[in-house]
Amino acid sequence: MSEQKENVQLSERKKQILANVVELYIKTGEPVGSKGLINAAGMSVSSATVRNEMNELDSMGFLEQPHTSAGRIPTQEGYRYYVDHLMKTREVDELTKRLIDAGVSSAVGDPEKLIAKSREILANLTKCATVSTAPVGEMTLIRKIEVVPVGVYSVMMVLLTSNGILKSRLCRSDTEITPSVLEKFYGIAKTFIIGKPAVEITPAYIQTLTAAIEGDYFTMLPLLAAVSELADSVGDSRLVLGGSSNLLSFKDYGSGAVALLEFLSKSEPLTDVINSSKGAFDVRIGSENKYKQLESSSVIVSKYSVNGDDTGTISVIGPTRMDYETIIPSIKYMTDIVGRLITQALEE
Amino acid sequence: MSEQKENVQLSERKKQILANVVELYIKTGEPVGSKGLINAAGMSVSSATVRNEMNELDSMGFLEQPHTSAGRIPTQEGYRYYVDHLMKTREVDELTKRLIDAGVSSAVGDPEKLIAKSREILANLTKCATVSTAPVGEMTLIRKIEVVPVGVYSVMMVLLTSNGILKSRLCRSDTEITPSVLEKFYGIAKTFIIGKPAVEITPAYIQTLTAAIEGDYFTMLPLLAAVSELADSVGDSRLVLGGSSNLLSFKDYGSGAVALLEFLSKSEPLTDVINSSKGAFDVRIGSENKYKQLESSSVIVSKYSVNGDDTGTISVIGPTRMDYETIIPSIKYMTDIVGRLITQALEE
DNA sequence: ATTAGCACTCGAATCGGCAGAGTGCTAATT
DNA sequence: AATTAGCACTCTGCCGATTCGAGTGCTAAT
Repeated sequence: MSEQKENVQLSERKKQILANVVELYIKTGEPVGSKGLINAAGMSVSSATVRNEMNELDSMGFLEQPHTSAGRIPTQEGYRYYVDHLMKTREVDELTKRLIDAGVSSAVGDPEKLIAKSREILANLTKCATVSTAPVGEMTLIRKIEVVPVGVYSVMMVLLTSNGILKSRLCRSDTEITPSVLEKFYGIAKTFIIGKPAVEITPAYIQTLTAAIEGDYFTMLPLLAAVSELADSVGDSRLVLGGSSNLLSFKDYGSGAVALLEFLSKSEPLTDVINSSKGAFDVRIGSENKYKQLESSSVIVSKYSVNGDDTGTISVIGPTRMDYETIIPSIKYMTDIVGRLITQALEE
Repeated sequence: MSEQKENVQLSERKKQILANVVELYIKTGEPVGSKGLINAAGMSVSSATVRNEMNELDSMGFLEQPHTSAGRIPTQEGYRYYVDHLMKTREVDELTKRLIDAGVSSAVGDPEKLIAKSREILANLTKCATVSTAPVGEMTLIRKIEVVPVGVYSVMMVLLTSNGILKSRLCRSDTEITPSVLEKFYGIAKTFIIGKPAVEITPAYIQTLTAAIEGDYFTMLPLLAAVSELADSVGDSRLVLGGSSNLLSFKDYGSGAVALLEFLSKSEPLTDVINSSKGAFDVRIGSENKYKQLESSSVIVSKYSVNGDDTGTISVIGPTRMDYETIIPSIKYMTDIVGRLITQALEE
């Protein structure tokens, strides 16, 4: 709607004003007026001057007024400029650091628990919703398959990946699962499945196996089908949402909160939201998210790396009016520590 | 506050009126007036008569008025009387039955999936929140322990119970976990742990074991600690909440919905709520639940039995103004089918 | 370039009045 | 004795008018 926001050069004072409007609005939730801005930011110019500047920021597209005679609030572009250029990228707060360290310490050693814990901590810290995904990537390998007999016709199939993720499923066959059946299955698994990337163990791949198997493969089929299902669910990347009820306390959403929670509770679109982030760290503000349900929310996605390769994510979802300046360092610190601890836990 | 509600005998007409008020109020959410009641229920008496009867039901404590000149709404005792004596206990609706059957069919054979699915289906069907617990009881035994090497110092410990519940945890030791360590561990497990009820495998019990172990048990400790932790988490009964965002759509809760969701998101009190239900089927209305956060909600807890002994639960939580008449048959049908399917899946 | 001053706009809160739904009571009816 | 018609009464929700205050944009002076 206005000129190139990216390359535009703002005067020092405009930057200062924009930053202060954003920060004050984040703090109070009320539109910021010229008068209020001056004494909150301790500026030594008159309100008229500020009004002039604000007016220009307005027509540049960084600020807007909810109605003619109200203060200003940041537009989506305003937040964007703030996050990109104005925000102080400070270190994580000492207290926060302590809280995170103490919180994860109870879960060191177990990736799954660790991730759950990190979600919980971050939800409490940010008062937003958090989403975590397990560390699954293209190179996540099937490390081990274990078949635990449960009955004559059924077994518990357990699959362990190179990232310490374990998936299991009860599997029932029409025919008796004898030790020799199991032995044959282990043979097949060892040759064709163990060590392969989980993403490659598709139903189609299982199909090709049946040709390679000598003798009757009917007895193998239920077992192999279970394996492919499990391998597939590894790729599900185990997305979990937490703290969503936090979002209800933000007056920003008004009655739209219901629709938002509804949206977040479905895992397919949420997966898409998380996966469409670029790079190791990504802040997406308002309609930068392609889903209209998120148009007044921001999503911060931060990736953690395990052994430098496979990656999971920890994300924070909240209103565009979220406290970027403290949330961003927190989530960065959290992903860093989670990545390191999981790597360490999986160390040979 | 008024005379003995339990033993009180209501005239046929009073019963009819109470039932109709409850049902109409459940349907519309609006206080029910004498006029509206007559033409909704097709009664052939005048509104004045109905008013007189309502007045008496009012002073008996079954109905109340939100304000002097409004229609009547049921009190908690009104709902109670309705559920106990007036409600038609009809069979589950044919369509619902189909939906449930179709829904669970995709998860037959895997208890965990089945339970998750049942939660989801029931949440959609009832538009309320649902809670499920896994089938864990006093007699849930440790069936098998599997130790999968992950690295030199770490293993994935997998524990399978007699109910098909599988729990796992990464476990890291300070000392090298050699095959001989594992062999020794399996020996201990076989003798002292396998076949025992999960609830008995406490840290204290592990303590007593260390005395029984010959040679250095330091290498065993991390492994045994992991086992006890897993056994303990079996008793956690794996409570999961679903469909909580459904509750937001009920205007009944108004702004209290936030607090309710907050309450439900914490698992300790929720566990308590579920566990304090008596018998195989229990409806608790409003303040019959001891938590004040539930004073305008009803909780329906239904137990399913696996092999007749261990039991898990499926529950529905919603406003006191919920559609008992259709929800109750649905949840009963659901628990019945879930119990049967799990029993079948675990059959020898 | 900055600022003081002023007219103007718009939302939020307050208030009275009005319409409607529903009640309880009384007196008439069956 | 039970039912009903009729009526006065009460309370809520809604509409419109009014006021109040915060904040703006513009103009003219510094």
